[in-house]
Amino acid sequence: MNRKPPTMADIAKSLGVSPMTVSRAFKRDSAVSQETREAILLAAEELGYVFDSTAANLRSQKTDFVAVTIPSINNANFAETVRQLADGLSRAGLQILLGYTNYDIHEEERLIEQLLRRKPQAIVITGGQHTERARKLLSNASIPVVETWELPEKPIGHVVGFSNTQAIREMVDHFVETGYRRIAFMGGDAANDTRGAERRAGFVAAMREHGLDATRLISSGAPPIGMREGAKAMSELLERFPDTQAAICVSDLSAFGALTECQRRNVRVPEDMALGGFGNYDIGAICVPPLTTINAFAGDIGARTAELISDVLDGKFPQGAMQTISFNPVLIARESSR
Amino acid sequence: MNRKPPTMADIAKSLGVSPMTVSRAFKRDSAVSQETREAILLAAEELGYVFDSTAANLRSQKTDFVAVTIPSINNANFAETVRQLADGLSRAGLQILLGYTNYDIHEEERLIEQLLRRKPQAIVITGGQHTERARKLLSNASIPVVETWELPEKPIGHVVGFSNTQAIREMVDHFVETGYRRIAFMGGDAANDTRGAERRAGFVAAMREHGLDATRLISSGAPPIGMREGAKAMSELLERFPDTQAAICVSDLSAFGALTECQRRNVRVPEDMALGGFGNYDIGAICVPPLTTINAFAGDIGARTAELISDVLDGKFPQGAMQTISFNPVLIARESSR
DNA sequence: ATGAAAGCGCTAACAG
DNA sequence: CTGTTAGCGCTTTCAT
Repeated sequence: MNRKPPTMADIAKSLGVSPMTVSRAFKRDSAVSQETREAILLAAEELGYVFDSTAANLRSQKTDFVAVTIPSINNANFAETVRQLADGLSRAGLQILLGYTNYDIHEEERLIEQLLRRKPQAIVITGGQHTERARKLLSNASIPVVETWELPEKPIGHVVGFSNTQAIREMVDHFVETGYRRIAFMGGDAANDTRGAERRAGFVAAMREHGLDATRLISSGAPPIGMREGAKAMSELLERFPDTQAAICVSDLSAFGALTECQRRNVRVPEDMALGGFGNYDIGAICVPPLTTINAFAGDIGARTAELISDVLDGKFPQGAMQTISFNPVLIARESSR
Repeated sequence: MNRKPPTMADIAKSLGVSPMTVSRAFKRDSAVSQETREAILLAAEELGYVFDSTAANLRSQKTDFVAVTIPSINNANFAETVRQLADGLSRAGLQILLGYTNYDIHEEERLIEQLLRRKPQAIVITGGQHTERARKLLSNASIPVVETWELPEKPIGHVVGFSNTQAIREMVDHFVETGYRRIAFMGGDAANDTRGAERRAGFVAAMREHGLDATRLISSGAPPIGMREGAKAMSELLERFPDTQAAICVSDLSAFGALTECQRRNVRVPEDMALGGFGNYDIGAICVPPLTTINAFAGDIGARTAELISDVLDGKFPQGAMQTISFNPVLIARESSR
């Protein structure tokens, strides 16, 4: 009954051609006469033939995989990066092999090792903090490596990111210009949330430059930091620093959570408490009042990374010429801050 | 310089053992003496050896892939299903190969074909509506097929889902019991959003059973339906049917969007307008007021699917015995409805 | 516990 | 435009 699935050889036999011709018929541009190709594709469909990538991958010593690691799949920002990345790469005939690290660099190391076994053509990783062994694995892999969402000090290969520190500076500047002085920062306290930690560091540095008190820091614990953590942080902020005028949150999600806590306590936003978020999530644009935030270009990071990988694989850059593409985060001022 | 990457044969040569012994050393339980194994693993690390799955996959005629298709990666519900599925499968040594269909069954067909070329051990697809050719491809693949998130009338293989129709019935019953009569439904009008369409159909059927008017239907267009679409729908609802008492939305996201529109127009929720959502998203639990919703067990669908696949691959069911796992959606009554 | 031989299904390389 | 040969790096199978 359940015979072995047909191979190219079976198709070849049924039509009296060589397997090589069948192979060529499945490639786009290769030299096969139109009628032979059509006959082959028809026979394939009739036999229920399914092309075997595993064999093609082994023989040609290349796959059409691009490995991608993200901290969490449940995050609208990373999801948008992945979506655009997948769309861009599919145009180059490349498919994403996705894994998530759960914000843990040891998990990331395991994941990278596992992904490299699949022989991807390139690997995209989120962030710039990795274990030594992970760095070594990536360096030895002799495929393009792209670090994203940050600007690492010692990049492994290519970079498509932005400065999280600089982004928060812009927001602090905006808040100070708007007239706020007693400003808090919520989140970014977990060492494994490197982007959050940089945002917090950016806050502290910027506040000091303005000669302002940078000690109104509320902890949100380990990532992922969602709406609940934002609400909890606002709760703590109002108790510990009741005279705070504005709170900058590590992301729009926590800012929205903070907003709901204000609504529950009848704290008016922005009159009693101004809010700033990060990431330009949908929710920040639609909630009432809408959130002042930073557009970090999540989608563009994915799109540009896809372009970069296509170009590198096409040999458009000299061997070893690592590219760094840096976005300038843009402040989006909305009604949550005056 | 850039020598060819080392193979098992290289490791074998460097230690004076056979490649077969090296191969065995990389398997867990196989019969290799402790010291030989350690020597091999050490040599591998020193040589910078990376196991080549493509070769192993071809020779053993099996991969450790499970193919998964979801409509969109930017959806917290599907993301949660995928997360739990990935976690469960990784315990069985299986990795997810993810693709998204963008709510298009032709795109789904292309995707399924592409995924099957990778020779996955099983395939999980969202929904029960597929092209004829997709159904054929799946049937011919002779691997376990699991349809999720619905209860298809003619399943292709296994099913892990729930009745979208029944779920909305529960909500209509609740709203009617609470005293609402002039109830609207927003979304679910796009033919390619089968789950949404079933929810809308469930609304119409349930309303009629209660002898109530089921014509307050607002279109939200093609999926994905997010917060913006919810706000727009509420705007339209208030203009077309200003005396509406309650609106049931196709998801929590659109319900939240609707809520924001009410806030902008000073329509009190639930006093002037009650709201119901779907999916038990984080946002519905934390917004003010929190949303009455349906827990559709997004995470559990993933977890149970992982278990099912592990069991089927372990031969725990007789050949051809298709399993159907059905969840009972549970109403979560919150303050957005009285 | 270890080894030798063979081959998975495709395609690179070369020939015509 | 089409065919022949060989082999990608593993693991199955059988032997010791």
